Amino acid sequence: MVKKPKFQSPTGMHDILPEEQKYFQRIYKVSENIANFYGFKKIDTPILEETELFLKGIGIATDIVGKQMFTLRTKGGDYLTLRPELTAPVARAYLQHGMFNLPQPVKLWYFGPCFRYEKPQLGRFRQFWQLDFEIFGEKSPLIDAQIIQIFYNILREIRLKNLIIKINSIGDSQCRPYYKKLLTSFFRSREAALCSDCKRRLRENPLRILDCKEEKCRSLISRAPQMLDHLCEECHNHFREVLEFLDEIELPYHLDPYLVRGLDYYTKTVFEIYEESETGRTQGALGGGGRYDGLVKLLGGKETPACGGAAGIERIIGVMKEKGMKFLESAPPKIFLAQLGPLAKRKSLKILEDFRKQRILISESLGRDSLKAQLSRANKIGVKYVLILGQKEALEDTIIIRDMATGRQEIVKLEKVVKEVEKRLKK
RNA sequence: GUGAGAUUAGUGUAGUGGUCUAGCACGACAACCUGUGGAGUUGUCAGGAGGAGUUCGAAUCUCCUAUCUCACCCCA
Repeated sequence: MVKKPKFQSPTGMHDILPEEQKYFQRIYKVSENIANFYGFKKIDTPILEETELFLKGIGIATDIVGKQMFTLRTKGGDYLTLRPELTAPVARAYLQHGMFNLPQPVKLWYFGPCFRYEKPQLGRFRQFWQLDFEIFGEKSPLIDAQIIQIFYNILREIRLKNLIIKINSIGDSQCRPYYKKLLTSFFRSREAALCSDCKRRLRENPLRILDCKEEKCRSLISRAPQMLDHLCEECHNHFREVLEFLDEIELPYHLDPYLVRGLDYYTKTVFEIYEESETGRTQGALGGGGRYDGLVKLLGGKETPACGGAAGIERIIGVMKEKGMKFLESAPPKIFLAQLGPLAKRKSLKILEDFRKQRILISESLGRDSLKAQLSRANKIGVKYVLILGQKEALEDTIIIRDMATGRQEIVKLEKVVKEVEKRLKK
């Protein structure tokens, strides 16, 4: 009678079990290749950052900062927070290590866990992995398009087919405050017609009203002023060029004038990528991002244009699983070493080493003494050949090579066994 | 944070107050065969999420807690 385990993983945080690893590895591999191709360098930052970094970077009024951060106080009295996203930490690293002195732009990519205190749901966890690409020090709209292209390519490479890119421009410090005022006064004069959620949004985050799905709000929204019509000249031109570049590389985007994002640092271009689900399950955006020309300065650096994006690994995996995508297991060993008796057992370790030096995968079950059990295990693994080293063979410095398919066995000199196996595997 | 539904061996499930000593399938381990695998047979392992209550009696009804799922909110 085994006791029920007392402990379980915390709410919304999961073990990534061996079966799950191949999904992570696949996404990692694809990302790594694409990162290398586009000249991105890998970076890792601490999981904890000063709380202040996120207050400043993401914005105090955002949901992420307002209610989703895991924050702790150190014995020294500092406030640290489990990072809820990667852009601010990477921007911090860019500054801290003087990367503004490197040839610009600086391109960095990241693969790691983030934390948000939320109610878990489909594709939403308290610990989740993000894939992140950032470019610092380049203001050209070409870069915006390239970031989008990179995420699109990664998802395509993972063989997601029905991708939709939503894109919008939310202006910059020149034009957005004015638009916000315009929008607020538009809705305020019509507040009575809004749903109760939107009445609240009107005070907290008027931009989000644009996202409301309520029927009565929708008709109002369609008559509301749009950011795109109120971009300053610079933002307008920038956005037009981004779209032209996207046309050029033939990415299927969808202009969404109501797309707004939950982090304050975004300026100009914002985008999200969705997968059109066949089963109607929706787990939110697979990825998203945009330009954040103000962030580096906000964190104490020089005026530094930048652009980037992130994708949610678990969400991508969710789609992969929904589509029933299977992977080839990494090639299982084709050789198994079975041993019988103390002398054979002692020689086994050395034999395993000989195979390792030749980079031949070999499996064993040294803990088992019965030959039958070992063969049964070998069979389960599906190896081609079993090397049988019994008492007699160990004494004579020979070993049996058994072909598992035919059952044929051959005795060879122990010192030749690696060569013999190599020969057979080549056939 | 609000609302709804769920939770039975490692996995997938059956069972709607007594017939439950909780059944089945996969699994793991072992024996038949103490130096030869796949099949078979047999055996073993392993479960009511946790706690309280109602009842003569609870896996089954009620409540609390936890977790999962769904919706809101928001986002990756």
